Amino acid sequence: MNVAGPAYDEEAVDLGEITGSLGFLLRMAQLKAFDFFFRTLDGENLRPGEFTVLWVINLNPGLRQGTFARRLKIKPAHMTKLVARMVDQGLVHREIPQDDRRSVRLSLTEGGSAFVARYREKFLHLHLAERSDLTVEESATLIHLLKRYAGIDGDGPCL
Amino acid sequence: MNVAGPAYDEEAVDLGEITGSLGFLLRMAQLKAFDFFFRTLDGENLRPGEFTVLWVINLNPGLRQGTFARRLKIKPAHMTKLVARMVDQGLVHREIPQDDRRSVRLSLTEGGSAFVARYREKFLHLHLAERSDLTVEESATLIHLLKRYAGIDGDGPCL
DNA sequence: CGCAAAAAGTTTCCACGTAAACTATTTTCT
DNA sequence: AGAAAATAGTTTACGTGGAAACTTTTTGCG
Repeated sequence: MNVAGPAYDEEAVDLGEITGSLGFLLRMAQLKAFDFFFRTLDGENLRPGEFTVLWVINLNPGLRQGTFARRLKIKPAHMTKLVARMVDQGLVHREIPQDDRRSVRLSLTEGGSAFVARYREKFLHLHLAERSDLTVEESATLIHLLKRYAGIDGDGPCL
Repeated sequence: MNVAGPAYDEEAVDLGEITGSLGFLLRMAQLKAFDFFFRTLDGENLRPGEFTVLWVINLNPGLRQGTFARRLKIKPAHMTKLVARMVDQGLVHREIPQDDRRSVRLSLTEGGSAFVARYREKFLHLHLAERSDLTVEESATLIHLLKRYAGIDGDGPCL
């Protein structure tokens, strides 16, 4: 039955020193995280990026589109499309303020707030699943170091 | 002159509990890593993924295309295109073995080997730059935890 | 053997994200 | 005030990566 044994392992691939590359590891890790995301929110038509944007608008209603984009490192062109889609879905409200008609202020519609509220639980639950292979301490360390590396300030409540 | 002060910070954006999400942090971290990559290898026409594939073929010449793809979590469709491009560039050699004409065995051409050798140094140097914000210890911990999380075995020589 | 199923890649089509050029507003400078 | 520069977002055109369907070759089985 070959349990847990790499005995019958097709062909071994040596990765060499590339396993010391943060870039490489981050990519592999991200694929795993995506996996968790889509497995946990199976069936729901929810993309990681979209949810993040809704989440942040919910916490900071009325800020400018570009402010959100910069903070989340989303490129303007992409942000435009993201927002357009969410407006189409009736989740986000766009307002052009009269004192600066170049800008766009974003907030959630009632539907948008409900949407975030509805997924909040699943989203938080996701954090647990995500970390299943690491101990609680290791998870905390990993998250702390990633924040440091990525330059994200607040050491706020992290589950 | 506003040094190091977030005093004149456009508009503060609260990220809330999403900073505890591995998926979110991994995305932010990856963007930073890409940044390092392209800054360090400025001007060179080199993509992270391409280099990784060449690197691994170099270490394991003659394995099947699909074996490489699975190990690096590259989808078959994408792998086909990647390999085609590298063959066009004269870096990779494809061989259809007679004992199984469905499969493709990959190895580097002389040009391919030279290419990897040429970038090896820059690539290793990159590891240092990448970690500039973390101490050596922290870097090691981060890398170790990412390996664990991503399920990458060998704790091989990591720089 | 000969046909069904599996395996390895490839092709086609589509979604996501970006860079570059563009439009519309506001600010700055003389 | 009025031209030049800067700012905010949008549009277009493209490159990367993926899912699904397809081709070819090999394996399993009656």
